Amino acid sequence: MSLKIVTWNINSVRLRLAQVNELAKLAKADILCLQEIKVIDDLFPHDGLKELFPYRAVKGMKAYNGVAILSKLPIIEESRLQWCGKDDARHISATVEAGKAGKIEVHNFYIPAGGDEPDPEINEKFAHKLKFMKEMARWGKKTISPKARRIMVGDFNVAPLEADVWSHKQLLKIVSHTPVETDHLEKVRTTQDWVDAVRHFIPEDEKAFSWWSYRNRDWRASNRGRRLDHIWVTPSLTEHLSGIEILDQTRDWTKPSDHCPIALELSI
DNA sequence: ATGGTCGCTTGGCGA
Repeated sequence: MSLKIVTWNINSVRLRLAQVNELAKLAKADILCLQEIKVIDDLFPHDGLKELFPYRAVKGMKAYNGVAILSKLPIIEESRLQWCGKDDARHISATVEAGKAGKIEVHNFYIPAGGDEPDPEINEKFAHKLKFMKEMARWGKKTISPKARRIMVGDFNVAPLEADVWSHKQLLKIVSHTPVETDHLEKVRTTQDWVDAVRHFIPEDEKAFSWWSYRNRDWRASNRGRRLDHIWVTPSLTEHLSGIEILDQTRDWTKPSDHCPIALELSI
């Protein structure tokens, strides 16, 4: 069977509810992971989503952050982990039952953006971001299991490779692409030998972006993008990877999110 | 070097 998993930083699920359904059909998503839903659990728009996604796991908060996993496949287990001692809705996981293929564990993260100044001594937000990734690496080591079939997605707010930003040189001191951040993210990746699904299909030296600032008037013309959104899979799933799609056409929709979705197809 | 735009919420924060 084919399984399609999509990640998208939606920047308000209530404002873009119609776009979720549009995207779900466009990408033929079986599982859709959202970040920055910006809503408390009680106000999450279940009614507008339940037809396409009968199973939903939500972790929201007021005004900021918030993550959700929408699924056509039954969710048989959920978890919501706290990071850096904060209850700030940056993680949710769901174990789905994928027919004969068995269980797959999906983790959806919204890593802190980190503010503007890339110095943890003077910028608490940047310190928080680094600490968050350190905790992720510890979590990875602690929960590793060679046979586990696990997928990790989300807005990691880090563009790790040179071709993940529009200008490597100009962004080396810009939060999201500094060496200390890319080192931290690489440590998270190696804890479970995660495979970067986008770079599994797209050569490492080919530019690939998932985010363009709202401040660029013509995002496509200037193309000052970054690849902040990621889909990683455990090595046990590598042989099942069958396709990747960066759905940047959504950036041209009316009232777009500043992030575009990424869709991974697996044959399992 | 600076400012540019969003969303949530209603003054200002976070991205």
